[in-house]
Amino acid sequence: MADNKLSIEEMAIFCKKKGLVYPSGEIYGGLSGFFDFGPNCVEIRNNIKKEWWRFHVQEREDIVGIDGSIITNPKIWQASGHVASFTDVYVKCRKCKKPNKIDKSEIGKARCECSGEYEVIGDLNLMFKTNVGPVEGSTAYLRPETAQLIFADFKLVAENSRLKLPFGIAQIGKAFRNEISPRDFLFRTREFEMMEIEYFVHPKNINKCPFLKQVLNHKMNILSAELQKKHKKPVKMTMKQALDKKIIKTEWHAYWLATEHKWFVNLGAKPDNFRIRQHTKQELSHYALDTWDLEYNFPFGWKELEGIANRTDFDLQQHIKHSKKDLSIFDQETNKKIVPHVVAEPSLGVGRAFLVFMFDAYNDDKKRGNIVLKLDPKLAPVKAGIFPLISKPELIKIARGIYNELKKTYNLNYDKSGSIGRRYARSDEIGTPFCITVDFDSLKDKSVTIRDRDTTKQARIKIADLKDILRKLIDKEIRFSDI
RNA sequence: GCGACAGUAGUUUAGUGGUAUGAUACGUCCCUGCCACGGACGUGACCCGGGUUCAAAUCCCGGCUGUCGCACCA
Repeated sequence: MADNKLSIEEMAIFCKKKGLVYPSGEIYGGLSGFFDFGPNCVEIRNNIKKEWWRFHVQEREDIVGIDGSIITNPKIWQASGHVASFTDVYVKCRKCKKPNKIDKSEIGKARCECSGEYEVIGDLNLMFKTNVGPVEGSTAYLRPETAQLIFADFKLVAENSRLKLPFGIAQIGKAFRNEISPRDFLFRTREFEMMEIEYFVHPKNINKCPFLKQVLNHKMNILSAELQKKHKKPVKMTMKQALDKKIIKTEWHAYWLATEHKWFVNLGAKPDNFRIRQHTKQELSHYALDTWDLEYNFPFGWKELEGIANRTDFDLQQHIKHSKKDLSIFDQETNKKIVPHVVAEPSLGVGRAFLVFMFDAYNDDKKRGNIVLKLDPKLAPVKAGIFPLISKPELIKIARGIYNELKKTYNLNYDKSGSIGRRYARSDEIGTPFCITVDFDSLKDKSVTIRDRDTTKQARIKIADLKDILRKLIDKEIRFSDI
């Protein structure tokens, strides 16, 4: 584990200082498990969502998106099993201290296997309840996950989009869980936003992934259930090796685990801060055949970013049973109606992704004397700072001209106050990748300097070329040293 | 949710039963000729409620929020 890593608390303080994240409603003391996001954070989060959508939906032919509602027909949560657990309470034996869960109606009657009495600790159900319409009693719930809306809308989407198996349905949206004890800043919150895909496959092809080639040479740190049993460390290997050795059992799991890892790494996360870990038999959900988590090396330990479960046809079958609707789709090849299997459901919290990119971007540059947030330009909240070297009208005029032109395309920061060094430092701290400075030579040669955040190196470029060069730098078509 | 500890400007910090020190940040101006220079002025805080007291940010009680440990995370 990295020793010099910022603690999660220090990250929370940094985010507060930079106006990124505040406790929600802080003037009233905040509310545990809820956060508000400030100006630069909303830019970063929007960028994360945009890049996620581009990678998982826009650039693919096999995945389409929906946006389900947060409050929906409560029967959905009955079918999914979420409501049933609403009547569960969490209890602890007064005698042997062993925890258990029992139904509310059993309070006072049920006893522990050691014959001890139970002490009620609290409700186990984590759904937020509300009323629809003004009448009390019309109970509805704030969705505790986004997945069920995809299952409920599955057939409509499949038919309207003329999708053929295998295909996926993606969604980005908020979900709510009344966690007993929110902890670790944005890691566990009561309101959170998820980016999720349910990927559907023909039951006959659950081990046939047409995209497998893309990931065969991709290397990952792998911690199988077997290795955990033997208390061994993760092993780094390619997906091909993992499949050949039957460590990862299905092609789809290998494909999605590697693909999700690649998404993070492509956006600047450090590859070795990730590993994949297989659920042990004990922690496997009743509906899942096999589950692998993509984990990240947080300062408070290796923690789950995405759980990628093979949920089989469990959810669709549940909705077929409860809604009494036929949710099967017609398969041309076999001329039969089938209920597809969900072999993988990459499901990632925006807040957790935000933390990953922040931790991997955060650099305390002792030489410079300030923090340098090395965010990928695509994620950076501000793409460039535009500065007149000093506050003189002739320089301001040129700088404002550049700013007004470029801000049609990019989020920029114009700043004329303080020393140039201070403005560079401020830009470094919120991750602005490039700074453009207008100096007295600009009056004569129609050029400006452009400064690179990561190296502090500068290059002189024509104002006329600025837009094109900035675009190429942000899109990584060229490197700064190529200018 | 239970237990321990804590809560002073955005951040950080001094301090006391008589409303508060400094740093940093931020703003305006001066200075500026490429990496948080310097100067002047300014903005800005005792978590909330109740009690004790002539007087509470300070003592006591409760709450909220946070950190750590336990539990929980279907």
